[in-house]
Amino acid sequence: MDIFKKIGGLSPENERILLGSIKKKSFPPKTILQKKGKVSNKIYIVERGIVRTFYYKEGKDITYSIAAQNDFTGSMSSFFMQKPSNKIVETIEESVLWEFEYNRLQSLFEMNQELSRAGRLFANYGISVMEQRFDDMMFYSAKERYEMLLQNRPKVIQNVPLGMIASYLGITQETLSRIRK
Amino acid sequence: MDIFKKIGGLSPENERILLGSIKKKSFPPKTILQKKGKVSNKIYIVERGIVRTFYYKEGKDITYSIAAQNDFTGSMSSFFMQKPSNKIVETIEESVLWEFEYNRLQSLFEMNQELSRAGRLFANYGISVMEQRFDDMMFYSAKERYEMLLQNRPKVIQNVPLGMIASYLGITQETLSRIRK
DNA sequence: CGCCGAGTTGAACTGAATCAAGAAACGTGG
DNA sequence: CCACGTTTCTTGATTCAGTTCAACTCGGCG
Repeated sequence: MDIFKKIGGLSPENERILLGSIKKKSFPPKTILQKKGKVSNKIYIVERGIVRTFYYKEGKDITYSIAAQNDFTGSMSSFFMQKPSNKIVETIEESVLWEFEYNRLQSLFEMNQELSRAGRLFANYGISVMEQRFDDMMFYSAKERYEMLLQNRPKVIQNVPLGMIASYLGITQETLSRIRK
Repeated sequence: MDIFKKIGGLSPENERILLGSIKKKSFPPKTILQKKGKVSNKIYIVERGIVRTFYYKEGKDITYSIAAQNDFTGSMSSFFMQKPSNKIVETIEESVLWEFEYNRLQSLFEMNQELSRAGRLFANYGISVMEQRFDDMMFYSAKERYEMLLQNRPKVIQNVPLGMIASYLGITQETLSRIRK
């Protein structure tokens, strides 16, 4: 899987071990992968489909993240810190995901030093991704961020309802509708 | 140091090793700790003083983070990913910082499995902190976030110029001035 | 004493939210 | 395969929060 390249490369042997301990699963649309208030014990890589993470604010739902092919998803901080999630994770369309299970991953880390190291590098990479996201949020207008989305992730634009994208960008659906003409 | 409690505890022996390989340093006000465009090879914990991280946008500077006692600071993603920083890090007042040097930290991680593990847990914690920050940004208004700052970090409010706090909250200095009466 | 940086205040302006209505697309069951 | 209902998207009118710009206050300090 391409994704492991990002985190600095595993030996073929350890890549095999890691791949052997994650599961590929298929989910129908609107499957809840993570409930609010529950501790997450799974995170995912998207092979196919789209997964959205969101929370409710004053009745409306606000999109926190949208994951498509090769993206990681799930309630990361709930998973890593084993604390209750404040977000809901749900498939938007029929999706095929690689599932990482918490206890299994932990025992890999305890047993295997190279995998533990990869876990550290992966988390570092995660920090960098989040910081980038934060920077984008502060630096660019909603319009610019919409154009970046259009540029970099056309599949998301095409397959996710406008309102969900709008709240992801931090604007209303009406404003996004106006932006795009 | 309290901070290590957060990351799940080291053995006394390893805590000693870690403490032995970081340096306590004092910096005058307005010292640049990190330049824009340079790869960061140091991160810090604040023992005393205040350190601000910011970038320039259309001539104005925008505060990205404000670190006071016991906070981590520095250009995290530049440090962890060893890529150029898009931000500047600067002391606001005279500050005493614990300095972590990149190569030194890496060799600790390579040599010592428990420290490498702590590094992984720390990065997980970092992801959680960033996610929380992002949640706050999406969930609360500037006014509410100002009140949280006032509640949780009065020292920052008292010692940092209003304009820097305003850009941290994502509003102008004038608006913040109005909020606070 | 007068300057300078920091903070406050006022007035006009602007971009986005809200409210409301209607059009288009979608899918589900008859 | 059509008809109906639901969801999604668009458009318009109004309102409102926050920005901008400009002037002014305040306190410290050479």
